[in-house]
Amino acid sequence: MTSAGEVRVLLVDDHPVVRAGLRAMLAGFEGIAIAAEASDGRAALKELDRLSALGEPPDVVLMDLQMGEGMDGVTATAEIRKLSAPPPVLILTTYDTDADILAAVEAGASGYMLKDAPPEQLRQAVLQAAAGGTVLAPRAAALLMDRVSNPGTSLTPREVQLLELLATGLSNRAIAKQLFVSEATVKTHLVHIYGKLGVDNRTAAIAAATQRRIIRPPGANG
Amino acid sequence: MTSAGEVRVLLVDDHPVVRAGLRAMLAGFEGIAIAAEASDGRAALKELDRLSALGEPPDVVLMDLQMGEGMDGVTATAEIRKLSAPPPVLILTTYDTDADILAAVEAGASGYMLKDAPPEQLRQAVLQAAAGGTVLAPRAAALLMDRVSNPGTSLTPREVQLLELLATGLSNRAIAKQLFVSEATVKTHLVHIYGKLGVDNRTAAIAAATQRRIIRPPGANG
DNA sequence: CGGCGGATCAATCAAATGGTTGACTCTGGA
DNA sequence: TCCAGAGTCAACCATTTGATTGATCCGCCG
Repeated sequence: MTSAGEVRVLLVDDHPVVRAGLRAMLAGFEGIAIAAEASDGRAALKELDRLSALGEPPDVVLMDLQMGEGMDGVTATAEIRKLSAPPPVLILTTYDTDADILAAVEAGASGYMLKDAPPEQLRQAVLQAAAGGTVLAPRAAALLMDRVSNPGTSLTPREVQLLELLATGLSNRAIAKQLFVSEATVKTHLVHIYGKLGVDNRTAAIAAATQRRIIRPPGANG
Repeated sequence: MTSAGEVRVLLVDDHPVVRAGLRAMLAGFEGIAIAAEASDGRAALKELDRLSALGEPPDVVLMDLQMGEGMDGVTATAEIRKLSAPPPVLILTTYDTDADILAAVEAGASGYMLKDAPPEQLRQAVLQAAAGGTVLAPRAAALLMDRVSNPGTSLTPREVQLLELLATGLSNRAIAKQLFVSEATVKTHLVHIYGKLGVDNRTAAIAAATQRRIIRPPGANG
């Protein structure tokens, strides 16, 4: 909290509607104020710069992960963390998939909340993050716990690479050619992948991997 | 417009933040008022019932398609259209995939707008829909135009539906069960789909369909 | 050093998928 | 009315994929 007892928030979301909602919601809370808004990561960095120059840096950045255009939330978070005396970044997003959460945490976010959280919970999260605390949505917390307890379940880089080719619609033979290995090798990898993802065919593997954001859906932007 | 010169809107969205945003945004417009809010399709129908009983039905329903729990937007739209003297339903959603657009139009929506639309555009859309007009996002309009001009090239609603199940990783047999048809029928559809998309296997079909935004990548929910 | 896990390959068999042809019904439009 | 297109189903066969087992090579770590 600042000396004035007000937590100043920088909103980053590409949807005008969502920004309006957060603005209305947060402004209605005691002790929280909107410092500025941005519609993508690049703009957020600019705003941060501007506010710092004015000697009024925000106490917390409320950041969406999915951004239609411009710099995405993960990149923006990482960039912000590179600054000197960076403000805590609280992720507020729609999805709670493994890779989203992992990517956010790795980028240096201090919290991960979902947009469907009730207002009061959101308020608490903002205050906690601003105070230097960590705040995680239940799923996010569970995922991180699971990661440290049994790390053997995650895919190897090679397997991820295979999944990416798989998702483009290539056959085993085509994948084998691309990777300069035999078709047998591709099959072996696939079996391992199926086991780790808990599926039993390639389309399900793509679906699962996409869902967990292990891979990016073809033609995805943001 | 009503005799009072006010367009009364029923908001349907499962996210408190989005509802707050729409509320703030619409309430700020001249001639638009919020009649009621609902967090899912079922609740929307109830609200509609209640308002009608009061003799104050809304002039337009602003509906999200993706709803985390409860009745989804497409079903709700279809249900609303079954009522006597149903209000126009304006879809306001995050995605502009063929599948979403087609489903909404088939359900009887009078408009399809995206959440990232600028406020002024949203205002216009609400007024137009309330006045009995049709309002479409650019991509939605283009899709429908394409539909009528060359119906042979584009996928049929049934084929799109199949693609969606395909993308979730289901086998032909599983898809057949879901759709209450035989496996042979599924195969026939798939062959047609492959032909139209210019591919020769299911994973490539998923990739192509995702890329062309015919379907939403698996795992993209509310 | 010894072992473990990742990556590679082979062979085999069962199952699923893909390709083809032909046919029936129904609906909407020329 | 007649036809085109959508949706449905069947039978058949070639190809691909999945499952299993077992093996070699290599780099890293205790």
